[in-house]
Amino acid sequence: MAKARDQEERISERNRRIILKAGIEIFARKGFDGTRIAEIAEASGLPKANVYYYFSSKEEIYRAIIEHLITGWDNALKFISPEREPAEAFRLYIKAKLDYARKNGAESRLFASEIIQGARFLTKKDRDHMRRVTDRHVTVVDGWIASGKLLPVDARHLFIMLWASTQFYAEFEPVAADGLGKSRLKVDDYEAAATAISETILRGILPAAG
Amino acid sequence: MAKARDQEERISERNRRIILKAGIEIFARKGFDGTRIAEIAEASGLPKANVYYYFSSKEEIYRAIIEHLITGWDNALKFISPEREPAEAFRLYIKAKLDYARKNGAESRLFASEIIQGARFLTKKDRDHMRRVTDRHVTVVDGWIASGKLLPVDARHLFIMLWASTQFYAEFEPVAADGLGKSRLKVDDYEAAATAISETILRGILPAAG
DNA sequence: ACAAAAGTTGACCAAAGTGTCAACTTTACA
DNA sequence: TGTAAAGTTGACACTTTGGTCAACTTTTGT
Repeated sequence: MAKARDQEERISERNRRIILKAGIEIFARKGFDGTRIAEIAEASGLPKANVYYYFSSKEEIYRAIIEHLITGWDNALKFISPEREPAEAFRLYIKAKLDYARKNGAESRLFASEIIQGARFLTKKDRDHMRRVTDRHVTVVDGWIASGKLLPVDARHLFIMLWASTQFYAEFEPVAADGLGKSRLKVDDYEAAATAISETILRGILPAAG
Repeated sequence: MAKARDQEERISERNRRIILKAGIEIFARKGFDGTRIAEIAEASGLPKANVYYYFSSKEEIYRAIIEHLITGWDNALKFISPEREPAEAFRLYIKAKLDYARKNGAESRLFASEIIQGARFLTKKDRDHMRRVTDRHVTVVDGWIASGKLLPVDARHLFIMLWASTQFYAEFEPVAADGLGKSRLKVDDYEAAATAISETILRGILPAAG
């Protein structure tokens, strides 16, 4: 029965997962200070005191969520690789970023709010990691520029353009929906976004006849 | 002395202005729920109870700030005009957006936070206004496309790209600074951003030899 | 079957924060 | 100069919220 037990999620793992999932939704909507532990408890189907059995404080729940988001922060960057042609690399990157934004709206908004308000829960280690990852991929892009595969463009500003354009749809959904004349964004809105962003930015950075 | 009095700002106007200015800085950093009236009072140099003399509630201060921000929301769009050539229009637009972002960082972050958390303080009227203004400028861009002055691009997604790319620097300053390998963004970072965004996006949307 | 460990929970407490108010001071006006 | 209006403010009331705890129940392991 030990094997069955190992396969079944333990009570503590299940409850921690439920609490974090509820926390993501509510912190995304209401921010750290606007969120009540009682709300997280209610959404988790647990008594409030029980939440404190699994997490020592509200801040610990929030930090656990932030660390979880950081681990996946650079997933899409794997496409920016010297083994690929830049056109394909950027298309895949833009698509992956938009897919993440569409599928993880609450996470996107939570992380965005955290940054906008000063990134007070990001540690120096987090930021150093993000900086190193960025530097590594800037180097790949600079290599493409040096070999003539890309027009001369500031790679750092290019990445900012790409991050901003792709994250906007999930983060600023009310304005994105209004801007697109829609009440709510759907899969084809994200696909149209991938097309518009890819075509516009790729034409802007690839040599002619690219 | 009536004339002198008219010229001098009345006590109530001065205090309301000071309270709103303090409110912008603190709401931007801490969000609506994370901000304490006592903090706004202290930053204003007024006793807390006095803040309630001028504004009936914390929410009234916040709403007044949001309405103020809405009135200037579309200032930069004036450059998107049929009287201009698209290349010039977009360059001016991008520059104006970046200038606003650089000079009004706190306002940008406050407004961004508001949208990300669901735009709960924006009224239907506000959103209808923003939608109408956007529609009008989408029509101008569609006209340029129809006349061959622009490549076929979805104007709505193009505006989203432009908004996202230009606002990012002020809104996500910690990540923008890290991405640029800087500790803090300066005027020349914004100028480099204007160059990168203009060159990349304009090459992406203007017919060849543009 | 029993004991230990893990999990649950209603009630509670201390601190924080919004907002109020009566009494006062300052300004404006006739 | 005197009065009315505007502005100021320390103390307070009330509500909310993060977090605690003792006592209980359930699960796990021997």
